[in-house]
Amino acid sequence: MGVLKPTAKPLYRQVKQDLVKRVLAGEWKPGHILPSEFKLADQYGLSQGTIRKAIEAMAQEGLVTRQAGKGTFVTSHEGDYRPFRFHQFYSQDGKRIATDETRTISVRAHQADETIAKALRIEPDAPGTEIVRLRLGNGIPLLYERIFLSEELCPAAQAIIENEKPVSLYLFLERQYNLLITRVQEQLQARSATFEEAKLLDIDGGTPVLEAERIAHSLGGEPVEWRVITGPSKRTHYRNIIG
Amino acid sequence: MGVLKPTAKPLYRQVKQDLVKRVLAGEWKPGHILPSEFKLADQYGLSQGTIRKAIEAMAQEGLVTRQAGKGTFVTSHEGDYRPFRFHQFYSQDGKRIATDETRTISVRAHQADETIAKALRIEPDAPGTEIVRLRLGNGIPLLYERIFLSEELCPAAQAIIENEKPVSLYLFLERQYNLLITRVQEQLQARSATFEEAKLLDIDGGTPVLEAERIAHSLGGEPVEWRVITGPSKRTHYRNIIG
DNA sequence: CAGTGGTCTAGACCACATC
DNA sequence: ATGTGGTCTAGACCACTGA
Repeated sequence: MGVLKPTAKPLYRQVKQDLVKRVLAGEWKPGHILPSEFKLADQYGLSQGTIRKAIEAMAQEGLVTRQAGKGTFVTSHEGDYRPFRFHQFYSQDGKRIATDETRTISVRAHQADETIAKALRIEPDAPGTEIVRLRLGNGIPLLYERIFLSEELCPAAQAIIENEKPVSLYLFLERQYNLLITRVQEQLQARSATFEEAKLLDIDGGTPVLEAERIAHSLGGEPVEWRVITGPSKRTHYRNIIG
Repeated sequence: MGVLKPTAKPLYRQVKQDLVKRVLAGEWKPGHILPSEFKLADQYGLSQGTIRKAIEAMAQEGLVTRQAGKGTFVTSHEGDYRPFRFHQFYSQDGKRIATDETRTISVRAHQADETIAKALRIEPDAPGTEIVRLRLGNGIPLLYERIFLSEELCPAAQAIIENEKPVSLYLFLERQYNLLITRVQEQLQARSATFEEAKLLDIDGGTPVLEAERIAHSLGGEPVEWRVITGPSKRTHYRNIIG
């Protein structure tokens, strides 16, 4: 069906690229099932093994999830699918910081500053929505989050968020804008708490905090969300495994 | 050759497991070539495709490196193979902190404290070697490192390190003890600089620093090295990509 | 029961390395 | 010229799912 160049690059990569494009176009929405390997093999005029390699590569990257006996599904933040995939912050007792205890401080229209504009590849002063919230554990504030979403990619986010108060932001982006977050990039540093952070986190001004500046990318590789997360020393830490 | 249970678990996983064991046993040392897929297929009495899947899984985990037309090689820190695999620290200008500018402060016999003992699964007060060193960039101290190696896994490390002054510690572990580091686990937090750190990093006492506590594991999954890395705020940061 | 993904085989051609 | 890994095909059997 799709015209594939015979010698350009491996067929399974071309198939993978095309399937990703079709997922992005919304042909199969998150949580929905893809055609079987044999049906896709018919569509592309290739053998089932080649299709399998393409799908396995997508599964590897987390774009789809495979279940023997059932089928291949577009990954969704819906349901219980890897809810903590991007959460590397832990409270000092070694538990992952849960998302259920969240207190939203403010949701307001805001313009991108230079840092945000560069991160999201938009114009400085471009309009958007800023969300400030706290993550708590047993009533104690553990993390301070400041989030920016551009008006261009997430129109009317402010109104919708204020209205619906979504629990999971990434689930909200997926449902509302068909933006599936598949990759986040974080840059961490230590610094002293700002006045606002100190007040909200109930710590002394100047206390060392761990700051993570995050850029979240959608399935298409587009930067969608800018976020800064700060956690006070002695109450939170960050874990990472390499290799 | 090797007796494989027919219905236990996928053959390619059994083959992978056995090949890993053989690499660990030193049958092929880091940097050396493995037999070709066809030769291994003969050895195991399986088809080349099954061997390929086993080797691809190992390559995925970084245990071996494949080169078309040449062969499959046991991963080594030797040569130019991914030298910065475990280095997530960057200087503030966005450059990765190089390993070439290193100043060793001290190498001495030391006993494991409770933290180290727990991390390396050894007895408290077990003997070992402690290394303290600085990473510099253009002469400016960027990172402070304190490293512990147990005497059990790395006998006589102190004498050898003082004598040979190895550039790369992981390369040293590989050459001296056949311990190939393939996985590191880091736990980050912000805190104030200690007196010693402040002095060596040339910062004011109490300045916020980013601390990474690292446990490095060998190919066999054994914890080998305990290390704490600290970098001063504004001079260094840490990068991480998830997904 | 039929359909799915998971595994395994056996063969083929290619581009690239080495000699 | 030969051997290597990289790709692709076509067929097979299995375990699991769901109607």
